Amino acid sequence: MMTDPLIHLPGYVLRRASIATMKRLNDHLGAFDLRATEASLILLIGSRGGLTQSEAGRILGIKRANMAPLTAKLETRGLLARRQISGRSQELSLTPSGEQLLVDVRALIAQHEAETMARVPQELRAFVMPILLALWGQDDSPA
Amino acid sequence: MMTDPLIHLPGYVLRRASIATMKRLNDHLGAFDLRATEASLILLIGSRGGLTQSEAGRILGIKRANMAPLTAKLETRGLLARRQISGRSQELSLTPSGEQLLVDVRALIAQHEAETMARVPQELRAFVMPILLALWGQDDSPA
DNA sequence: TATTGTTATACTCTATAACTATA
DNA sequence: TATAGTTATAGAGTATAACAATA
Repeated sequence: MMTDPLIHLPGYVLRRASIATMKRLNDHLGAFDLRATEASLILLIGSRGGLTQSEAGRILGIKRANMAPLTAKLETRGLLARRQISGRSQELSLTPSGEQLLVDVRALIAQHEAETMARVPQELRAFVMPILLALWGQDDSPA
Repeated sequence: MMTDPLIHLPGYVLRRASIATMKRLNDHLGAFDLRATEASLILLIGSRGGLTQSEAGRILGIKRANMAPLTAKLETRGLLARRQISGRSQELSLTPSGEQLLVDVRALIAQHEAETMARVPQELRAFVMPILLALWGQDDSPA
């Protein structure tokens, strides 16, 4: 067996944990032909209908320039609607078919999050969110 | 202030934490014109001289096809040497200049890991590694 | 002047397929 | 047959720059 000498580095293990978890999530989301990024936008609009495209980008850490093709793709698929609310801003909302998908995505995510938490020994679970939020910090403005 | 409704999802916060931490690391590594992936390979060879290219890939979760350009680039920069040890395997080692860089990279990583840990409240630090290792799991064979 | 949205573009990392050569 | 290395290629995701239009 090949042991990994980098395994004592928290940043490295954090990255490996994130990659492995994302891989599992994307596998699950494949059933809806969705990527994790797309699902996160659908979840966001689902609980914050009427926000602006750039607001959504700021919250999710996605730049303006990358939000454009993302929303365009979901709009083409009939999941998302864009409505001009001022000369330069547009409001995002889910279409009826987007709302329908939202129900399934929420169930899938709940399942995935439960599986993720289940990997952690029960006596450590209470510390997962505080630790991850601390590691996140709040200094990553997507500018 | 825009609160993020996805903030209660551990998988989402894990991803954001990893992205933020990697961004900080890559900023630091920029001083050596290195990416995190390249630094991880240098660290690996530094503590496991003489392993094979495909062994390194298996440990770091990088596929054979992606290891080739990675080692080629570091070899071109004079940091890494490849030596044929059998007809089909090649052993990786650091050149003298690679060994020299290793010292700096190790110091930089130590600094970065300390900063990362410092973000976590002191009373939770003991749980960081057990939790991250559990979230990682061991089911991500790079094929 | 600052913000919003868009396009174009480039880079990193990852993924598969196909090929050669070797064990 | 399975493994090692390589090449080509494609797809995400992210980054900057530049532009038009608007607040």
